[in-house]
Amino acid sequence: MTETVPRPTLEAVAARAGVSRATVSRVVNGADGVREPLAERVRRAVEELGYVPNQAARSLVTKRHDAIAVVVAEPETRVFADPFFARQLRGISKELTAHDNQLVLLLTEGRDDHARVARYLAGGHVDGALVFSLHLDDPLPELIQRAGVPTVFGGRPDWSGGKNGVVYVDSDNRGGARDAVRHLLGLGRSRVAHITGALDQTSAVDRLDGFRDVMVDADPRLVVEGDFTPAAGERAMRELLDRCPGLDAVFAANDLTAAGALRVLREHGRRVPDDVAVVGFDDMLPIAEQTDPPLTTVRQDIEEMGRLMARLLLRGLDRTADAPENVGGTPSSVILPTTLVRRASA
Amino acid sequence: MTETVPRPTLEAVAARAGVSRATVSRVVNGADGVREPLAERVRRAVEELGYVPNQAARSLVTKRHDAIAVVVAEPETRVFADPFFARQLRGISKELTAHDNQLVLLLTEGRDDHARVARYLAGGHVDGALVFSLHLDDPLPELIQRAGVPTVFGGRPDWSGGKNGVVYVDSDNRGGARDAVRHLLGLGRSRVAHITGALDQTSAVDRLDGFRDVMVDADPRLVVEGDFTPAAGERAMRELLDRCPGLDAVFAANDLTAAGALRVLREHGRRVPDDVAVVGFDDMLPIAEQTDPPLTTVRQDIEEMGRLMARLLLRGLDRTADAPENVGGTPSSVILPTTLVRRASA
DNA sequence: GCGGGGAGCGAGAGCGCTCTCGTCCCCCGC
DNA sequence: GCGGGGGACGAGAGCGCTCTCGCTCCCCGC
Repeated sequence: MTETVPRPTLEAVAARAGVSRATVSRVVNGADGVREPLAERVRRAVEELGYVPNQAARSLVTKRHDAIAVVVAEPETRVFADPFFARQLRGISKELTAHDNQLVLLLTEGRDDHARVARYLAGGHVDGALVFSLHLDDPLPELIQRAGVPTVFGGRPDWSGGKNGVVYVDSDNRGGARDAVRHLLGLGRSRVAHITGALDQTSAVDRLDGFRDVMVDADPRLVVEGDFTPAAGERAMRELLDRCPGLDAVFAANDLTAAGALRVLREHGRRVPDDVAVVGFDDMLPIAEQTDPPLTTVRQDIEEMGRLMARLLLRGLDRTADAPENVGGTPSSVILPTTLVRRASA
Repeated sequence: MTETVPRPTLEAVAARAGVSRATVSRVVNGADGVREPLAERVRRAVEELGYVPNQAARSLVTKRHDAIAVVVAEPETRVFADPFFARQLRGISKELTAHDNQLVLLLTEGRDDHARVARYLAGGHVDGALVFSLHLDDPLPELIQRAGVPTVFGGRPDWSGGKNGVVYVDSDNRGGARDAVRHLLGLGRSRVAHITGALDQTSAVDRLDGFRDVMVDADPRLVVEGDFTPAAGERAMRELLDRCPGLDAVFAANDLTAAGALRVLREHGRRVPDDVAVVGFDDMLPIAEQTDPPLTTVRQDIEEMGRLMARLLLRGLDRTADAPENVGGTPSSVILPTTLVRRASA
């Protein structure tokens, strides 16, 4: 492919501008203590030579990398079934870019990768990590925590209550679920069922808890376990119709599940929302809009979630002296609000 | 957050093992010329101290980074509407990981980002780049090409024919489209319509070309321009039904478009596939399976595409001496085959 | 038994940067 | 007018690694 041209060094710029390396360094890094005419001469030399600092040399001495790792554990699971991941990444990317940090993406698959990632993070190649781990029993968060890398988690890790110093950003799954169920009740429904997500993920557990918060003494048969897939939605819906033919509303743990449920309801001749109202979760597009009828669902601001994670992390590394809000102190976890999006299904 | 512990250096390992830095370096980098007992002693020292090489120091001298940039231009467009992006990334990630390369993700948005990305790539922070740019008029590929970074493109860049040395990986959009249309003809359909994708993308152009390859003298009114969205699918389908009520088949440029078309067909009381057969493109899950009826479509192996891009790039950097196939020589572009997935819609 | 050729290992330079000091000069105050 | 203080700049060390080069020692051949 292409030959690499030897790139100009600080030395070269210094020579051209007729100053010392130190001065060039000062100008390049925006430090003060260089008088304007000189600084200008340096800037011109930089421009003329097309000088770009060598990041490797720089980190060698500063021990900073201006790079953040984004660790996504077991992508096959849920992350890859929808554009969540991409949106979150976008939020993260925006925030990192704004503070001149690079995004190093680490996707893991299986246990050997855990070790690899842990080694990488412990290796001090990045200044911090944003970690998405969905499963309760995932050893990765522990490993990372132990690696001593500043970390912010995406979604509540299961042990977040116990350990101290764990910072995470999550949607208000529980509150969102409550809103969904209350909405159904507000529609005059009383026999509200719930199809859960994969209960080895905190988001599913929290949504179930939210459901129970409102439906305090619901018939336990109205809750069926799913796993966030359309297939599970179908199976669960069949089971529900079988067990409780009189149900008049369903709160599904996510939109995919809701889509499956919708199909079974139609198959059984139940009209939505007339006979059975359905609410999903995620507002996953284009699915939520494309179901028949379009899905009423709980939206979370995914991109903001990513952005916030990055911001919290950078703040912890005090990279964001410019951010006036919330300066100082160790950042703490954030729960983002959700909003109910009303479409036709409920 | 956490304090960084001073990590052991080569020097420390050398001291502990009672050898010189050079020897440790040799062992760590798997070079030969160190006798077994000594090598073993070094390995033990490495183990005991938990030594991890400082990548910055290493790249400073080797001028290698073992890092590849993945540039995704204008993610809002199509990439984020579906899980494509994630799958491609997964393929890329797997391949890079297998060769111990890091993945630096650069998402761009708007023109200023172009400059930023170009500067970054020109800055020699990475050894190569994988670039996804979907629009015909995107200046980014040019900029990158000029930055002198070895690059492999995802999807055929519009000017790929002209320029020499441009390497890309793409699906056989044209061939896939031909297969789709032939399948419809094989079903006994004769009035086959096509809803195109956004024609500022080569994939859409190629699919249209494939359609025309087979439907050589189709009524021009049977082709309506879309933009890969469900909304466009609906609009286009209405227009088609209006212009050519007698049509008996539709080839949509992608599954989203097909989903829109499906809805309009149902709305107009046309049975699918009895009255009108429909074929999509992408096999985008879960959409393709969730439509009513489930969509017959053209599948492309997205993950393989990513993996291949990475492999081509690494090969160009000769990082993959171990790959027996296709050794030596500049890599050239690859077109991946597609497969027709038969479901209920055609 | 002796010379020559490796192979195995160590010494040292240097990658391109930052940052601490030290030097110089300018400007101020008395 | 002179001393002192401070700001502007330069000199130099050193970050942790790789890699070339040279020394040593061992083994082989005649």
